[in-house]
Amino acid sequence: MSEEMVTILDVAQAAGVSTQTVSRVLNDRPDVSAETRERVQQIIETLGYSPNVFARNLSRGRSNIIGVIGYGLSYFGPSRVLTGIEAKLYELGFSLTLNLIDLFDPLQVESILYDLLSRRVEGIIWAVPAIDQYFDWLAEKFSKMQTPVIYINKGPTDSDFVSAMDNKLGGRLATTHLMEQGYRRIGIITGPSRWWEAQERLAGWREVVTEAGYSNIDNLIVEGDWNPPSGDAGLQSLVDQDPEIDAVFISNDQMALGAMQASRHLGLRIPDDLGIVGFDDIPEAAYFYPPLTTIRQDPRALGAMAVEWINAIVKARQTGVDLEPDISWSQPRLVVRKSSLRESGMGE
Amino acid sequence: MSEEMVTILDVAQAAGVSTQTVSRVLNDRPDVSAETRERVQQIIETLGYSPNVFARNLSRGRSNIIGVIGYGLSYFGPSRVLTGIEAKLYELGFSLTLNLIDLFDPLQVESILYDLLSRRVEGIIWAVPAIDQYFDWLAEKFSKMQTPVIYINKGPTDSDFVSAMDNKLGGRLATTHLMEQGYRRIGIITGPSRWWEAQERLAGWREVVTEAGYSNIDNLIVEGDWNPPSGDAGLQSLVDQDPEIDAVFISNDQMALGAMQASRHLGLRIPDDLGIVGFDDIPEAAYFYPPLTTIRQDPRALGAMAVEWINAIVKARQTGVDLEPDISWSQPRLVVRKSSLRESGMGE
DNA sequence: CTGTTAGCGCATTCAA
DNA sequence: TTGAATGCGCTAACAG
Repeated sequence: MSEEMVTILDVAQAAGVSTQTVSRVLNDRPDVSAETRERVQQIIETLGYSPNVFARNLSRGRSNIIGVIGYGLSYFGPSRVLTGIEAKLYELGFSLTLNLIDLFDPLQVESILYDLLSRRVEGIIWAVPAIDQYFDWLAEKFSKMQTPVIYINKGPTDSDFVSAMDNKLGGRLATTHLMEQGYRRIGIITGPSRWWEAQERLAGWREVVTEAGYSNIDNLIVEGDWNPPSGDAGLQSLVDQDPEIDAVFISNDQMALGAMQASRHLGLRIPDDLGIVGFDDIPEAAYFYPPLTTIRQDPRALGAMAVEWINAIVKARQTGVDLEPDISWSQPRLVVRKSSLRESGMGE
Repeated sequence: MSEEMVTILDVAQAAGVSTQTVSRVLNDRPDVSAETRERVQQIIETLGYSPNVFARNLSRGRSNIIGVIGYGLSYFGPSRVLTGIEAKLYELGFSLTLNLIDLFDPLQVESILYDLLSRRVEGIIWAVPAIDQYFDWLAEKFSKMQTPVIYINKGPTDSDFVSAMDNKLGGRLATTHLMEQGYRRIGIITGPSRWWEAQERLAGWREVVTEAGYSNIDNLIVEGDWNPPSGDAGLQSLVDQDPEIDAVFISNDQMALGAMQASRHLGLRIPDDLGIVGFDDIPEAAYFYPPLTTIRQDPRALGAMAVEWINAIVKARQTGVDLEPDISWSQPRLVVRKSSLRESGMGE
């Protein structure tokens, strides 16, 4: 801050009133005469006065800040979620401090949490993909902080506030669609098994193929790492493991892209020899060769919902009320393109 | 903040020292006996004390915050830039307030700037793609604020601090490569003409084809909007305008993807009938069909560099020094894949 | 090495 | 409708 910031006192003196009155004008309070208000506003304008947020927060005892802990922005979902979060926070008048982590590094997380505590954030949004085993640790930290937290995309518990995409439903939609298209042996390339989202998508697939009476299910499963090369390698393993395979549900579009390349190597025509459904509906998916059938998420809405919720929690707290933990689900939907339409040929 | 936050006074009393001493311990100052320090730290621990950032900032007269104004995170470049910014800010101990805008809406920007001013940010990073005509307006706002600003990816001036990718060089690299591969009539699908980055990439292409003695250059140019459909449409127009075309430099990978689809429609084989070079090297590019030759940027490094610079500016200011505005360029490089290798066939 | 005094800029009592 | 006094939690400047 530059040394000569104009303060509320400067304004007050210039206007010939007390700092009190200026404060009232600043906070749009009714008990100021129109005339005085006008004059003060003029002075504020000409002096270029801008209220010091720190002083205000200190005095008010509130920060008006929400802390967001996010995961690298390289992935489609997380980056869109953040967009939704930012927009909604702005709309509600909160400001946002952002911290990004790429792995779950307890030391780093601890230091970030310490920071957020010092900053007296009114709420925390945990927008990091859920990987098992660290939530107990986290929950303990959060409970010490006494700061409300909302998690994005993790499984429900009875003590957490969660805003999540129904990934299992997505897995069901994809698999069911392939069955309806007449595919008879549907495999899956899942994401890393430690990821909750991968687990759920897998669970959706598993339900459907089990209901269909599949046997030897394990042969139909291969694990990838979300990136194209693992989709490439994954499809090859899958075909090795079970040569009968005629369709694959792939847990994200990037791996599906890799699998498409593998299928060209293997001489498998899509969708005739092999049906493919991805997950995410990234902007490129419609332009894959062939265009990719996939499950569309709305991560922005997910982010926005999380913000609305934390806002509700914070507001309730101010009146001494504690809301009940719950999970709110967001629904994905199927987007059908060529890669899974057996009736048609390869042409566009 | 919950009502019963423990303060520095609580700690002082519990430790039987003055608040001053506690403050010294907090700030790692040498003039405290090891013994006292130890004791105070114990108390801090057991009481779960966490210093109030607002009080500290108010008293210190500094905020330790950098404001980042970014552009939607959907695009490859901007989202990676932000990642780089966040990481470096964290490393340097700054905290980050983030504001995202999607269009240049003066009212919104004005309100964001007002907010940043109130928050007494020590510097601003303007990470919004440069579109002509708004910089004068911005510069005026910033100069009133007296807050140092660094722009990412805009053209140089002699009054701005800029950290930019050398897009023109990228355009040259792409076009030169196509020439070296023996392509004789190289068109371009550019980004929106108002974008600085699009202009520069176009300029690079233009230089090379001009040096090569091309005529009727205008027929070789089509403008897209960065998205796949415009690449699709763009290639079709290009072939209409100049049937001799045997290669295209496309200003980003997403449009290149669209153009690949168009070339299949048109029966043009890549790279035999048509060479293609994109820009960005998104993760999917290596898995396009065929794999895409492209220009690789390092947006994270760009973001990190911007942060280091603003840090230097801020630090210099504290000692009363004003650094000289300048631009620092970051170099892109060519990544060669199948889509531009005339010697090879379509196979992988 | 430690404590005292003062003030950062604002909002919240309470009086007038 | 307005003003005076007080405190938010911390650090800086000085003294001891």
